[in-house]
Amino acid sequence: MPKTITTTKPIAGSRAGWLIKSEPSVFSIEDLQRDQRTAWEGVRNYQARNFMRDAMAEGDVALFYHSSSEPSGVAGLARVASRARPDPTQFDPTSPYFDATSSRTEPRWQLVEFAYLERFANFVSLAELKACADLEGMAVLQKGQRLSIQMVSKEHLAIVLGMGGSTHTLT
DNA sequence: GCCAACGTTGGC
DNA sequence: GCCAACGTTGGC
Repeated sequence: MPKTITTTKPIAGSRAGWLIKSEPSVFSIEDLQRDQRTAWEGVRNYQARNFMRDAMAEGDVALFYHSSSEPSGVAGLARVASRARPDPTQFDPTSPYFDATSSRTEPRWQLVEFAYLERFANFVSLAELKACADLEGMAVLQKGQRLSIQMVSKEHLAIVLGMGGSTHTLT
């Protein structure tokens, strides 16, 4: 029997989940499988931060996308495992994510934790995503789209789970 | 390695 | 408030 995911209520009738990008040379789905859980450090984009802070809910699922990779594509599935909280790396002068303009009293950057759900049986390449007519409009397929955290509609999520041979199904 | 697209910064 | 310059992302 497939495991079942209950997603939280959609925002504006469209959100069912997320897509999170990571360069696998930095942190891959295999790394998440090994660690089981990770703090998503280093997001330094306001829109992505706002998604984490305002719209993500614990239990939401996220497609784990390998970017700048050969091939790039969706490698697996993760789950939002915490609420948003200040990203400690913004205060760490030795971190590549250090932000001297952020203060501890008014932290600028947030993170959430993600938990491992699965590595897809079938890696879904960007080329396959592009070739799927039913995924038209998906954010990751838009030209010039660089946002590292994106909303994914329930319809698109279900299609990608199918393409990946996911053991999870949406309710 | 190239470069288009994008977000941010800062001069004015 | 405008916009040129810059740094970064990420596909190719």
